[in-house]
Amino acid sequence: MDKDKIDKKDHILDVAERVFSEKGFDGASTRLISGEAGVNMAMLNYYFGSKEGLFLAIFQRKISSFQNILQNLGNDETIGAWEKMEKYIELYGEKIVNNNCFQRLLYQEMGMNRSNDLSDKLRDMLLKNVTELDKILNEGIARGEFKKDIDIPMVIATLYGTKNYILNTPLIASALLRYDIQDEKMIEARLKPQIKSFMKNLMKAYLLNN
Amino acid sequence: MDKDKIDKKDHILDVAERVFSEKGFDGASTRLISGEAGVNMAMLNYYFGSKEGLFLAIFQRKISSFQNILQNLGNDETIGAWEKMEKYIELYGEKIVNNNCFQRLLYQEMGMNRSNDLSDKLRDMLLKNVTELDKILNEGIARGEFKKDIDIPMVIATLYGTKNYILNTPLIASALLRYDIQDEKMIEARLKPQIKSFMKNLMKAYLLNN
DNA sequence: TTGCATTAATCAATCGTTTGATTAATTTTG
DNA sequence: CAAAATTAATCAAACGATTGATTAATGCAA
Repeated sequence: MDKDKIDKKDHILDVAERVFSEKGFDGASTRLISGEAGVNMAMLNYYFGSKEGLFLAIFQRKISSFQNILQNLGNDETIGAWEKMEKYIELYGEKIVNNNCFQRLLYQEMGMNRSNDLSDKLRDMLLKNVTELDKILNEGIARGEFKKDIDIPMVIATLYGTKNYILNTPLIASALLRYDIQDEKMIEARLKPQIKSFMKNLMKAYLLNN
Repeated sequence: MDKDKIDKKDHILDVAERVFSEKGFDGASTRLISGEAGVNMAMLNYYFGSKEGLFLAIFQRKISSFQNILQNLGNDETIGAWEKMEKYIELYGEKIVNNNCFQRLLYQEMGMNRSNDLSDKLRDMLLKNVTELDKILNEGIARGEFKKDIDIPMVIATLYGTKNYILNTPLIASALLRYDIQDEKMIEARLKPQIKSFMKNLMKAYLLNN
């Protein structure tokens, strides 16, 4: 069946996404990935051509869904800039748990700035998400909702940096927050609300005229 | 001479620090490191025992200097909490350029949470730096300088997360800030002042009673 | 000469990939 | 429908290349 084939490819991609995010591209051997996925080693090359092709396929699977999520928000004319900001933070807080492995993998790959097609695509992808936030912030200034001397690029760096710091250093973050952020229940019950709440308060204090 | 030997070891460590930070532990082969350092491959094992030993030596060289930099600040009784916070941001902003490669390497290694001695040591090291910041923030609350409902762990995550985001994704950060943050001159002339200034304003807005 | 530093050569292990063969599924043909 | 032909999926085995590490020989200063 075609369905089984897609499911199997999807399963391989799921496993590979996790293993790559845990071990890095070079650290994750094709033997380990195929072993954990329960498929023969040759299947990786059969389906994805090469290890790099597999790596690329992981990202391509997500890129499309990533693209249009935030775009609607930015173009909404009915709500103010601060409301958009709040909704942006909500969306961004939700995605923390959902794409944990992928986020790790994404920024890990961006870290070592290789000069290949993949890195270029990923950078474009991330910059598109960032652009939406940029629009919201500029709109807020233009409307007089936000202070006019805010540092927009740094705000963006803060928003994503804080999230990445917590996700990418789970042991340190767990020690800081005093609960295990690797535990899915804890993420849902405590981490997500805490991040959202904090980031709203932080942005409120920095962006808004008081 | 003993001096030459130490210099050569130091040179190898410098090169290895850079190569590891660029390629990751698994991606950086001993042949590449020794080649870039201009020494025979066997010298790495001769000096450091193994690849992992070399990796460990990079961190051990820095750990000692890391340790006591911030401790004096925290114990200073003559200045207020907000002043300490400002000085902390100054110190933290300065170190951005100095230990660029090392910072990358450090958080890259923390990212893939291996369970070995090295990761434990690194975690302890980072947590010690974090503890000083924690003390300052608690002191600020106790003194009534800071709002009493601030989220201390998240503030710490923001401070380090923002810095790491910029350092670890240089291409994205350069696109955001509209100047090349890989250029040493730009780091000195623009990035460092901008980060310090922004972070002070951000913290002022969030921490202080208005 | 003695002891440390350095080298080229070599080691076993593992890497990503390819192969040829076999099985399962699908399509075509009579 | 049933048999034959074709395609797709899967496998164990092996490939050459590269890995980290070791060896034995050499260089060299004290």
